[in-house]
Amino acid sequence: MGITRPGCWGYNNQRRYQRMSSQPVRVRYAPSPTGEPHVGNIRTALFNWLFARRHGGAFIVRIEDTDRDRYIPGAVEAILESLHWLGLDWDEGPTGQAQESHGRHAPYFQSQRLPLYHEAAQQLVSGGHAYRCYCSPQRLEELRKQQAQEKRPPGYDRRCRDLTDAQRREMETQGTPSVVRFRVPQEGHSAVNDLVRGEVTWQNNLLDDFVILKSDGFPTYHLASVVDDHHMGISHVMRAEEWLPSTPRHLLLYQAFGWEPPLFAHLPMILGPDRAKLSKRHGATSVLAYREQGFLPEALFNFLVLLGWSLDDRTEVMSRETVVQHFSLERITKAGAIFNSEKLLWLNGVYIRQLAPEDLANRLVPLLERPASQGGLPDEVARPVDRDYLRRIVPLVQERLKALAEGAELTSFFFVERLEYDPALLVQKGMDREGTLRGLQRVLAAVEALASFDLTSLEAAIRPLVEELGVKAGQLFGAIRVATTGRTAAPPLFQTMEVLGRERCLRKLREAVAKLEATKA
RNA sequence: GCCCCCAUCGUCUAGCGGCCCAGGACGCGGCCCUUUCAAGGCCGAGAUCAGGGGUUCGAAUCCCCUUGGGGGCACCA
Repeated sequence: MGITRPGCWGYNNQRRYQRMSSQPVRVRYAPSPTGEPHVGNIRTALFNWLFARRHGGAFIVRIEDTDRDRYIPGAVEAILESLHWLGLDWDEGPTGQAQESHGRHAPYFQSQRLPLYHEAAQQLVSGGHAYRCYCSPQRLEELRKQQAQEKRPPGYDRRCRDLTDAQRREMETQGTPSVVRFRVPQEGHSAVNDLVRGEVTWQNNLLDDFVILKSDGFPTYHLASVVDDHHMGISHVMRAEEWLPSTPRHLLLYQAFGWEPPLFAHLPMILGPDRAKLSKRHGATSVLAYREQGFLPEALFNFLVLLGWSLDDRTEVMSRETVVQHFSLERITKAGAIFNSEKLLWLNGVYIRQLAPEDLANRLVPLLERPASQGGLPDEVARPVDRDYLRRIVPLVQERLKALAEGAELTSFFFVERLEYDPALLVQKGMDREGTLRGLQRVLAAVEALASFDLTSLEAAIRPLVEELGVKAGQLFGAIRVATTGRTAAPPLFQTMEVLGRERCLRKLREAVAKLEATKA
């Protein structure tokens, strides 16, 4: 051992970290446009963003679109939209306009940086650190199959590693497609001093000669990310733990190029309820889907921060500023975390309650105005929604909302003309039809006689009826509640009536009376 | 099969050798408040700190092994 000290970058990391702490922090979020980013993915972006903001550094977004087969149109937009919605602003990266970028290392789309990778690959080939491989995908496929059969570790068998110049010329003149593979040193080891995990070491001879340039001329992730991270001056690579196994390859690449590697921090993964890596099959995991369901970006932000990081032993609800102020790599957890959607729902409720009613009303509008089939108010309700009316409704439902999407259900009775409900609901426990009918008729008369229709007058007029009718408050109020809202659970009665207004209340009370009369045997 | 990472209540976590027969939060149960539903308040159940060895006067905290879980092993990222 000890032959390849150069491969042991880790031993110097302590010193390097200190030196770099005075260097500018530059971190990146490097998603691949293969679909809408899910919450686990965006959590990585979040931690990078927090680290950049905490240290006054730069947060860079780079699109890793080096796989034409998996490219999904619209994915870049979805990624940027997700970041934007969560308030994760980037200093360099796509502008959001077509395939444009801004920043001193533009472009930030890898598909637009091909010459850079070609040059890098050529440099490695010239230096003997890489070689062209002419093996066909079919042969590699068979190789893997055989290796699996013999229970041997899969990996390239290095057939083309030591081709003679003549053999190579032969393949080239035949026009055999080729890739470029990295010549992994067969001795020594590579080590990284991971900022969250400490030192991790790998034996070089366990790594195979991985592809760095594909036959279509596009680089693989390994090459592209190393080349870009270097050229873009990335100081810290913070990525999910699934990347840890490929770190030795990256280290070896830096070494071959003669570049100083950035510091690495492998973040814990976000797991589904079954403890497996979170993925689509765990349900709606897309960030944008959470927006559709009425989660507040500040709530999701806060929740995601808590998945793998903590401020102390008790602080959970934190403003974005507080998190930025306190964020540190030292307090990142090592173990993966299950995405607990129930806690997210609770936290969302906390944030909803903190909103100024005016603000909540504004956020509710677009959701309420969606078609009923998409979770909006019943289609019979006119759009746009009456803003002034909504503003008065909001305080009554604010503390009952856990997600904005519940708004339609919680407020629909304020808007619909005719309430649909089972008349039997009007009859409260311990009451009968006659008593209820008499009560509602008495209430109707009292409300009709009201000079002013406000909370105080309503209560002053109705509460005394409890005694007059000889029933319990809950019995009378319950009946009125069903009459005016069509349901047994609703916001406080008098406030609800006040907001509903005189006309709506009278009409609904009359309808209730009519319904009861109609059910008379 | 091989390599790597991880391991405190169901879940998210605090704990970085004595303050811990383990604290907070979600969820759950009960009570209070109350015209319903919420919100809020209080109380409670819930972790022999995965198991076993060490080290130490002393271990959830350090070391080793085992077990369990996860990730990776593509001309995908």
